[in-house]
Amino acid sequence: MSTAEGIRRIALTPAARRALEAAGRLFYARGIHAVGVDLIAAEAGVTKKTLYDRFGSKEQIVVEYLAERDERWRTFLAGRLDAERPARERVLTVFDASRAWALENSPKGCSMVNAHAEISDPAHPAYPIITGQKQWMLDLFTGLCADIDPDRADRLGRTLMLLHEGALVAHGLNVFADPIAHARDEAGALLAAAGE
Amino acid sequence: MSTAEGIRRIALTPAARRALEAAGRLFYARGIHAVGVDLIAAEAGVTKKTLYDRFGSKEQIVVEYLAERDERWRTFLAGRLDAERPARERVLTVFDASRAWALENSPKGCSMVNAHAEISDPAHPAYPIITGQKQWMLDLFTGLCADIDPDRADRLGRTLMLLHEGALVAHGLNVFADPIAHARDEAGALLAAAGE
DNA sequence: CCTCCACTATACAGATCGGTATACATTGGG
DNA sequence: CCCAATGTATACCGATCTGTATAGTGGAGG
Repeated sequence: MSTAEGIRRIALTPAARRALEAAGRLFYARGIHAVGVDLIAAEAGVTKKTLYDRFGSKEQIVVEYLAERDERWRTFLAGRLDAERPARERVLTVFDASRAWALENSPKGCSMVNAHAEISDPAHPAYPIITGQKQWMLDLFTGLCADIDPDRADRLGRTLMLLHEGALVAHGLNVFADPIAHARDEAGALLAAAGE
Repeated sequence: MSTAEGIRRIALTPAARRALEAAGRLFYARGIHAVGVDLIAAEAGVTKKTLYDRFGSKEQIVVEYLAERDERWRTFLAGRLDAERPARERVLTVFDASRAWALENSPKGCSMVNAHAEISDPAHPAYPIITGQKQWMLDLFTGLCADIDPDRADRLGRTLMLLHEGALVAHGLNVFADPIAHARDEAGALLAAAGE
């Protein structure tokens, strides 16, 4: 349900939680390779010994960072998606949730996309988290569209996916004002014309 | 016209050209911070002395990498955009060009977006190249839409921008097959309904 | 009391980072 | 013919990288 793979297995002690919080903040803001473990330790008020006792390697910290962010986003979205509402409305809710999430968590765009810029190797343990989230979002859109216009669900779902991803990028690069709201409106127009 | 700022000023001697080619290939594939100058020098068959004689710093190599890639893309696109054709068709040509470019140059998505994941500081000399290209693309789409439906040019241009950016991301992350062709078709459908 | 556990503190290893210095070879143009 | 530009080769700098080793502290539970 939540994170596709059973990747998270580390018990987060208080110090480990602080470290993961600091690592996530730094990774997102500066990039993964630009942040060293010494900086993470210092920023979290934790020694490197503790870091390596809890996580074992920097790579594992990266994995935990992405897995937690993925899980948080899915939980955040699930908490706003009311299964009772019609599918058309739920699609708009996805964009609304994305907008709210981006405003307070993602000034620099999607963390998965940004991580993918630095982690190209498909054998990297964090890779399935990245592609998994995108696949999950596509399936979500397509599934909602199946309730609106079953014949065009695949096509509609993919278009919503592109609008959504494009909006996240445009948001991160400040291409124009409030692109996620714009994407929401376009999604609404698209769905208004569908399923009639 | 070509690159917005007058950033490029280095005369590219043969060794410098080889170095820039290697640097670009490595930066794109592995990420900017993950590639050291020693590796660039070795891969290009050039000494570090030559690198620093030509470029002065790693940062400048990064700037040249992005400036050249930006310039190449604009030239590539300009060579395919026939000013004689109607605007609707030219929009589709942009997507066709983007698809062809991505297939042979960008298996990992947009190099500007990927660079932005590692260069967050707006004061970085490469920053205006990144945002400049996105702004240029938005203006291009909006300008074309002004010839189709002047009243909705801004809105249409932004939507095309989102579809295009989303397609590049989806292409880089392999979310589904041939997303840029899908975006092209959706752009066509969008414009068919406009300006009537 | 005693053991386990999470944690701190510090020092260090080996490699790599961006960048510089010295010395020498090759080349083309005035 | 000389000179400047371009290049190679190699050694080095201090800083930082991931990761490890040693030693010790404080609290919770049986």
